[in-house]
Formats: sequence, C-alpha cells, structure tokens
Amino acid sequence: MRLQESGEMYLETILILSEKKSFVRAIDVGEYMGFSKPSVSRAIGLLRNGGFVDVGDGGGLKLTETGKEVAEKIYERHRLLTKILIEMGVDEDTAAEDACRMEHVISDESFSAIKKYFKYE
Amino acid sequence: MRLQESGEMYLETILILSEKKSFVRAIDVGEYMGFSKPSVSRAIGLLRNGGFVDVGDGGGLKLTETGKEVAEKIYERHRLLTKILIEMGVDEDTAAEDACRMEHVISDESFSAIKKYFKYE
DNA sequence: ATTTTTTGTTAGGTTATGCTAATATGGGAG
DNA sequence: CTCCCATATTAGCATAACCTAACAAAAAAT
Repeated sequence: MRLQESGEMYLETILILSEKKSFVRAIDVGEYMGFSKPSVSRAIGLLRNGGFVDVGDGGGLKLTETGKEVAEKIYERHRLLTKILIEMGVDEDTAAEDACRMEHVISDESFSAIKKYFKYE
Repeated sequence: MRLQESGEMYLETILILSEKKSFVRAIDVGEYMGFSKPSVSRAIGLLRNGGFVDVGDGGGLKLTETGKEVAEKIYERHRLLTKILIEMGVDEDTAAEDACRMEHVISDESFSAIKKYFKYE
C-alpha cells in the first residue's frame, strides 16, 4: 500500500510525538497538526488498515515496523533538508516549511545524492 | 487568485509548447501531460477565469502577462533544479521528475538561496 | 456539399483529504 | 452509582483534480 503525502505526515507526527511522550493519542496528533478529530480519526483508521500503526486498547498509537521505517525516512529528510536550507541562508521557519513539503516529493536517489553532496552521509 | 500545483503545471506546459509551436491547443496540452480532454478543458477554463490564459477564436492558447510570469518562474525552477540534481550525480530522468515536483513547493526565499549557493544568479 | 475526423464540452463518477455537527464511549469526580 | 468531561467515531458536506461516455461543433477530405 502506497502512502500519500498526507499519510506520511501523520506517521512523521506520531514519531515526533512518541519521542516526547510514551503515550500518544489521536487527539495529540490532531492538536499538533492543526486538524480536527474526525480527520485524524479517519486518517489513523487508514494507517491502521494499511499496517502502519497499531492502536492499543487505551487509544495509544504505536508505529509498526513498516510505519516506523516510513516515519524515520521522512523525518530524516525533514531534519537534513531544513539544516541545509538554513546553511544556505534561508530563514529557520521558511526552511522548515519548505523541507516539510520537499521531504515527500524527493526520490531516494536524489536524497542520497544531496546527503553525499553536503557530506551528511 | 492563488494557483495550485496543478494550475502551475498547465501554465508551464503551455509555455514549453509555445516555444516550439506558435499555435498551442488544449489537445496538445493534454497529449503532452497525459491527461484527458475533459480534464484539460476544465483546467483551461479555470485558468482563463483566473486571468492566466487567453483562448483565441480558433482555440489557440496564449498566456496572459500574469500567466507568463507564473509559467516562467516555474520553468526556471524546473530547469535549474534539474541541472543541480544532475550535477550532484542524479540520473537525468529522476532529476527531471524530482525537479518537477520540487518546483511547486519551494518558497521564493529558498529558491533564491539555492540559486546563490550554486552560483546561478 | 456531405461525410468523416478532430477537437472541445457536458454530465456524471472516483479518490483523497479536509471540515462541522452529532453521537458514542470510557474513566474519574462527586 | 451516576453523571460529566475528554476522546473517538459516524454521518454527511466541500473542494480539487483526475477519469469515461456521450454529445456538439468545427475542420478536413472526398
């Protein structure tokens, strides 16, 4: 099952929140992303269906192996692209925003090349 | 009126085709982009409505001043991003594909910074 | 000039992803 | 134990952008 940009964003958010708190719920995700509860509920349902997220009895969200792989891949791109843009003189906020959009559209090949070029391998 | 990525792609395509042939029709755009006639018809309608394109009597498409500005901005990004990715060792086709997606999501600020960094100013 | 082909448009469907309003559900406070 | 509040879900709407099928209109060919 191939994820859309939207699904990747949810996974990335769950990863980021999981690094701060051990217990992450749909409501936390919604708050972080600025989306309504129904939107999150629906999205989590799809991700669970696709085998990217497990939902515990208490509503705790946990990335599956596959989910974690996607999330970490995207998050790595996010951090690195942001850093590189800032190095180039882009304002921090703009850099993060742009990275957040670029992270979903770059091929593995290009991202590797960028990493190598900027010596972040 | 703020354009979506889709609208930008149509404008860019019209610009590219205009550089080859003086007379560009909806059907040419559809063929180039791989979209159906109704999709193009609808898109052109929206772009005409937004003042980005003029449609002549014979069905010839012509970018307005605004339309041309957008198209040229996107096309410049396309060419430059492709070139840079290729310089970094990315395969030509992949570079073009990635550039084609990145060109719509990068802020002006980041694009300027990239241009400057790679000395393409 | 009539037929055929090409081009464009209408009508209506699909998928993705957001929303609000209303309805469950579930866990703690009184 | 019952009621309330936080959280989750259902139902249904909106928008964007693609599609096919069918129709209209214009151009080209015989």
